[in-house]
Amino acid sequence: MTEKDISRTECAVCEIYNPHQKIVELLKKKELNEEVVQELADIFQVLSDPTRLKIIDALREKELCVCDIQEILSMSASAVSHQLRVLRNFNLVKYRKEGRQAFYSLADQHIISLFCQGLEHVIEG
Amino acid sequence: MTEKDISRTECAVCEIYNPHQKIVELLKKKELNEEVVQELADIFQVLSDPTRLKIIDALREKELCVCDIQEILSMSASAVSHQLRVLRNFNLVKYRKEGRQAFYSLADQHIISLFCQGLEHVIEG
DNA sequence: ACTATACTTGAACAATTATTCAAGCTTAGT
DNA sequence: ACTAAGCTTGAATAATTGTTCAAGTATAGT
Repeated sequence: MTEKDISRTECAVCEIYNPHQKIVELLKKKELNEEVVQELADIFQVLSDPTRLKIIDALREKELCVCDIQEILSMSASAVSHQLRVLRNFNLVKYRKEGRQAFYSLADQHIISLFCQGLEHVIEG
Repeated sequence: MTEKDISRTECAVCEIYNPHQKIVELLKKKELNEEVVQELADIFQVLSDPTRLKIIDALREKELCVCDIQEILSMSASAVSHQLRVLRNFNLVKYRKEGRQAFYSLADQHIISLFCQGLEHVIEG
C-alpha cells in the first residue's frame, strides 16, 4: 500500500473523502498520556488566578510573610492564606516559620520562567 | 534617613517589629498592572483544561478538521466545537473553511513554547 | 427540492473555584 | 495564666466552567 493509497483511505468520521485517516492514527498513538495532560492542566490552572499570579510576582523579589502579601494585595489574611495553600499543595512555594510569622518563597525557578514567558506573550500582544 | 532606618520602620500590618515595610512599598508600586495580570491569568486559564491541551497538542503536528479532532479525543463534535471556540476567542487557533469542513491550526508559535515549557516542568518533576 | 454531513450554538446541569465569615491553633509578651 | 498577633482552616456563598442535549446553519450530493 503506497503513501497515496493510505492517504486516500476514508476517514473514520467524515463520510466524504478526505485524507486525514493517517494523521488521526498517528496522533491517537502519540496522544499525550492522560496523567501527564492532567498534571500539565493543573500547573496552568494554578497560574490562572490573578491573586496567585500577584503573589508569585511579589515573591520573585524576596521572601515575604503573609501579612506583607496581605498588605501588597490589599486582601484579607484568610484569602491570602487560602491561595498560599494552593501554591503550597502544588509545590510552587515553600515556607519557613519564624515565631508567629510564616515566610513564603518560590520553590522553583522553573515557575518563574513560565510566568515570564506568559508575561512576554501578553505584553508582546 | 538611612537604609537601616527605613528597614527598621514598623510594618503597617504586623505590630511586632519587622523589616518588611520597605519591600512592601516597593512591591506595591511595581505591582503588575491589573489589566496585564488578568490577561496573563486568562492565557493560563485557557491552557488549564485537558481537552484544550490535547487539541493544542494535536494541532502541533498539522492542521486538522473538527471531525479529526473529535476522533482523536473520542469526544462529541459539540464538546470539541465549544472548546475550539474558546481557543479561537483567545486567538490561540485560526481556521479556514473548505466546503463543509473547518480546518483549524495554531495561530501562534508562542503558545507552543508555553505548552512545551509546561510539559518540561511536568516531566522533569 | 430533498437529504445528509460538518460544524456551531444556546440552554441546562453538575462540578469546580475564589472569597468571606467565624472559629480555630500557635507563639510572644506581660 | 492571660491576651493579642500571625496565620490557618472549614463551611457557606456566589460565580465560573465543561459537557451534553436539542436545535440550528451551511454546504455537498442526488
